Amino acid sequence: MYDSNKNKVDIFAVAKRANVSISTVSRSFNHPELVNPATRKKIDTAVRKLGYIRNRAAQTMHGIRSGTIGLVVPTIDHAIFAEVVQAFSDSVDAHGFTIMIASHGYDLEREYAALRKFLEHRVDGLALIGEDHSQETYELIERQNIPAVTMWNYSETSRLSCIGADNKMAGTLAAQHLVGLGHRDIGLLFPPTKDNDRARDRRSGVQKILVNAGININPDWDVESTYSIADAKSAALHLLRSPQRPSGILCGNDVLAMGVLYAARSCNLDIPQDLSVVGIGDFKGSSEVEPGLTTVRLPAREIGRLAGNHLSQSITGDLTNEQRVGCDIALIERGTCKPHFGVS
Amino acid sequence: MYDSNKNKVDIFAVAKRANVSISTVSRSFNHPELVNPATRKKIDTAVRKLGYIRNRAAQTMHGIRSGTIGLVVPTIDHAIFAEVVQAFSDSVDAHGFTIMIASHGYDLEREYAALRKFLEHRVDGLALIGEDHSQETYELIERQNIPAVTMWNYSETSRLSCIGADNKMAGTLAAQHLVGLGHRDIGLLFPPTKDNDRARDRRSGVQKILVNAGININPDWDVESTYSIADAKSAALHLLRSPQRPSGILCGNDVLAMGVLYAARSCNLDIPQDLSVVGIGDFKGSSEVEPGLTTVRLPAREIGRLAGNHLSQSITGDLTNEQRVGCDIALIERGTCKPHFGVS
DNA sequence: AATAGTAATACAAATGTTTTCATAAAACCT
DNA sequence: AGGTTTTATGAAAACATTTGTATTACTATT
Repeated sequence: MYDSNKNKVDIFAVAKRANVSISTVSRSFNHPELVNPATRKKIDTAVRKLGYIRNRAAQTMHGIRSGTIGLVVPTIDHAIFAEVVQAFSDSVDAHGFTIMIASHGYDLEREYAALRKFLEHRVDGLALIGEDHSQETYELIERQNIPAVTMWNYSETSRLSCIGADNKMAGTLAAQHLVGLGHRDIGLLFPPTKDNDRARDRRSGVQKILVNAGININPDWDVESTYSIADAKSAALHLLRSPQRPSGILCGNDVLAMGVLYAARSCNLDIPQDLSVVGIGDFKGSSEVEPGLTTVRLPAREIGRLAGNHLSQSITGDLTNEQRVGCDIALIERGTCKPHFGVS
Repeated sequence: MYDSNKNKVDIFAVAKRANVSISTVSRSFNHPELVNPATRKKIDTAVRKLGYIRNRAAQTMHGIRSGTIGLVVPTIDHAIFAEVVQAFSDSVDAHGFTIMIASHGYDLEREYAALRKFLEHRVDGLALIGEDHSQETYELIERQNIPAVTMWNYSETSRLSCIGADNKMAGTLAAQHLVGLGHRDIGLLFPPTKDNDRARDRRSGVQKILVNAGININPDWDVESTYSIADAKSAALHLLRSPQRPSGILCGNDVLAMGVLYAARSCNLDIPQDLSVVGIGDFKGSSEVEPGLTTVRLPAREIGRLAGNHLSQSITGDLTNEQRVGCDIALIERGTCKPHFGVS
């Protein structure tokens, strides 16, 4: 047992052990070139022996950066954000920052609460997903003097710096593909669009194309599912078992599309022979599933990486102006769609 | 533009605006029962008007807890840990803690570095995955006076508190199932076991059963793959295309098993008719894939939740002794295995 | 009416650092 | 050898809080 009282290892303990003043110890960390190599060595050994670890809380009080970045995502659980989060994390890590993370489960009140907590910890920067945030949240962020960035969605008119893809365009590309192949009996499997601008944008992109093509959607074929394979599969099963079924389904993202693929298999429908499916996202596994999922690729890793870089540089002052970066997206044709020139 | 100089909103600003001393303001936060309701109200309005946010860094310097927990995982990217992390996060969040997260990509040096950073931030507790850590890491943790917990693996002799499953038993169950069904030509698809006790334990559980059953493994059928569907699929393809192939494959986890499933499909092998597959993990999607994956269920959410609770309570002092919790695991029979009574 | 007790607030010290300024010692230059 | 830099170090103030103690103003009790 270490005696927690006596054993208080602070900068004083180090100074004492090395026979120097605390200022010298501090300097030896922050401006090593100003202290005599011999002294530095003494200090180093003292640090080593005592197992001293600097206290960033104390540093932070001098206006020195805390070295932390707050990241709030709807959920960590799914493939959806795991990839962006990983890339973002790697990127800010390379700049020496530590991440504080929280998930809000698509509840914007909880998002606000998480941000407040981060600010109490004096994070140096903030990162969020998408553009749907409460008014309070926006005001809170704008009142602080720290950079913030939103990931995953691109918009010319975003209130904060954003790095992401044009989700409306993603919907457009997906729909164009299916319509271009001759499908007119089209089903939609989308997540709830409340407080989720990405889903809303994608849907509106889809709708635009369908309207243009004079296709209107059978309400029975317009189904909703949360971002879960289980949910999506059961929603899709319901859709596919109905007496009439669409020849193609557009999905709000790849997780939902996987649900459709599995549902189709369990109904003994062949894909793409009996049903065409398009996803959005191109997550891990989408290209490996059989047949490979035709989807609109959103560059998750790139978005995370760019956002991390942008935020880090905004913090260190290497970058001052806010930015809006749109990442390229593209339809990836794989094996889940085929031309359809049906009875109509 | 807010004038960042003048506009410094600290406890003094609040005190001034509310016409009280800073001690009263502080007390109004920390011991509200000691301050006059009327005064409290004045302070509240001042706080609101100024948008004051408490500085936890300054609090932390008084031995007051930082309210943060450090979590290091090998990777956030995969289904593998996303679920544990989410459950852990929800759980400690309910106790009011904020998570600092880092991933090390199976590099134990990076793990050590991440832990050091966390300690500089004076986290109140630490959570890691599994038992494979560098000697330095263990020493670092033990020298601090904060609780630590490892997740995902259970062992009676763990050096730190652990909450997880018996991975050797998981391997045993998986192998027993396949052997029990009469399979003797068995392939293995496992991740590298270096610095990964979970994988190693599972493998050793498998091996024990195989040895007992007098089965020895064709070296060609013993393949390695990282935790990636793409990798796993290509490794499995290689295996399945060889002139002779096993009648069943045991996989280190469900991600690898999914790779096998997809590979089989692409070779036009029917599962379970032509090939039986067993996974370990029971991740999201494992029950939805067609046919449903037979696997050993590890209760990821439960592990995360319990670990979060345990750690939180250890920090708040509601729980003092360290603990070793083994979560139940079980083989879940679904559709990827069938009895095999072959030529031998 | 004097005293004791209590409630509410303020003052000041303490927390672990960094940094400015001052000072001492060493090195350099004629 | 004396003055001037340069180098190395220390003392003390500053950072934004919390908390123990002191102070003030009431209220209750005799």
